[in-house]
Amino acid sequence: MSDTFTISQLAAEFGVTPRALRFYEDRGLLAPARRGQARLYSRRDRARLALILRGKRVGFSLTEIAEMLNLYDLEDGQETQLRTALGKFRAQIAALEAQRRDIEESIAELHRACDFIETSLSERRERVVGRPVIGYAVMPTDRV
Amino acid sequence: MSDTFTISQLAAEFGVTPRALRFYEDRGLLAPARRGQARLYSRRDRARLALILRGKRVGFSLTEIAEMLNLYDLEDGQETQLRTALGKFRAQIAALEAQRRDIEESIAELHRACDFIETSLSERRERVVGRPVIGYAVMPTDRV
DNA sequence: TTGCTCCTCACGTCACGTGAGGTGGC
DNA sequence: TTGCTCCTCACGTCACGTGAGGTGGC
Repeated sequence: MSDTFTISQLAAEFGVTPRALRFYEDRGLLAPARRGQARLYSRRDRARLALILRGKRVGFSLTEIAEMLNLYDLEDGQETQLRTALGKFRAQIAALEAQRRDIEESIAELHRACDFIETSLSERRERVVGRPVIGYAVMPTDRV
Repeated sequence: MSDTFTISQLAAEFGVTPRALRFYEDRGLLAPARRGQARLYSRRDRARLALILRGKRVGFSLTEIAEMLNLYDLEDGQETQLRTALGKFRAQIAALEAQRRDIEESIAELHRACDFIETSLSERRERVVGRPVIGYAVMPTDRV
């Protein structure tokens, strides 16, 4: 169990690309040591990366994640930090629930569209075989 | 009820910016007539815009919407077009349902994090007033 | 010397937002 | 002439992907 990691080791372990790690560094979320030009990640960098990816999974932007990581770095008034995090998490839950409602509306709209198309298709078939459309249940028929 | 619209009229009616309409044109989704430099939108353009926005609402990319609009433009073999649309709609429903599952997992993860923070906060309070932590239910106390 | 991994630009993606700077017609 | 709306670039946003071209160390 080594104490330092190369960029590709960490990337592979967390299932992301090295480019992503460089990008997080560019955005100030990571600051690995260097050996010459090459990046050398510590266990602490690794732990931060895990937090970054958890934050992303639950829908926070990198900017929001950076703020929270910096809060943790202060390591003082824990209570305030915990309360701040709690507030952000609850707000994010509300945002995700709103997103879920939008998605559910989209699903419903698509279901209605599918129903409409299916009805149109069966009505076309009815007409093809010369039967009236209204008042008849849709029955499977031969392909037109 | 006029038969042509300016870019800002249409944008206002559909609650988007003129920039968005220019962007849709750039991507080949709209092709309004011109009076000099200015764009003149017809009722047909307006109907296409409505379809574009419906497509966006249910999560299709502009590229996918463009494909479907071009299908409709062909106006021949209706049956094939309907079947194609039906397939895309069903695939989109599946994609949205997957997205919804991801969101639900994120919400669950955030709820667990909130619970953890709340427990930490109340444990801190317990310690402050000198009581043991384990085995006690969390009770509201005075602010620390 | 050959590979291998690493590096730094820097452009591309997606759907626009946002100025900058300019024009036509009432 | 003053406003108003319209126009065309073109850069910025977000989180990277994807080359291009080059370097260090085994």
